[in-house]
Amino acid sequence: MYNKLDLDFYLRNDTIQISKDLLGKFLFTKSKGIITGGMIVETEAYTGITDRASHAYNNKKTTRTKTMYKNGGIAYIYLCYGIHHLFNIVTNQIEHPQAILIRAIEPTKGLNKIISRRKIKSNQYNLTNGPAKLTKALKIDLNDNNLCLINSRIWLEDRKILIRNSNIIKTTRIGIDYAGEYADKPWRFYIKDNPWVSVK
DNA sequence: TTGACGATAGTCT
DNA sequence: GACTATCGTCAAC
Repeated sequence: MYNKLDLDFYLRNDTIQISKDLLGKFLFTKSKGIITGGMIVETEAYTGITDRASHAYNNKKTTRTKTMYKNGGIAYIYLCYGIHHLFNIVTNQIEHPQAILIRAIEPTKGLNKIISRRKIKSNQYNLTNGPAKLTKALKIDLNDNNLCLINSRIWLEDRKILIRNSNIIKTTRIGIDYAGEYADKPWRFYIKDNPWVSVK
């Protein structure tokens, strides 16, 4: 039996560190008895009220962003461009609105189901190499917002895969040009040479 | 109540 | 490389 990540993993206050720790961990969802998922290979940290790229910048609190202010260990999902669902993991403790965007996974479980959801004919690298692609592949949508990652249909596991620090690439986040100097922060992390990482 | 907009992806040129 | 699909959210009216 593999170890499901517990609450303490998410409640830490160093979201940058958690973003790195998430590389090599496994994300799964269950739908109608079918489990799909894979290894996380790319993440982005959104570090709270001082981060101009974050929805919670300047302590902004709305019906959408209130999820981020909750205790860590839950899912923050929102709609992007009216079409795409993006999956984030809330970190830190209550009233510390930080989150990590999962940008890409390497699919390992339920591959046939993933392929059929993505309407792709063969097993290709573009199945889950983007934040909206992986939510479609794992059937994550707005209904999963606020879901607890300890005891719901979405969870993470530690399968004892160690990603060495030297194999973690740190670079700038994607699609946040509006964020001023925060657009230059190296808060995107991915596994070096992994073919499932999203393309710039 | 309205309108502008986005932490993207797929298609077309 | 450019174009656009498409809708929940949010701030302003």
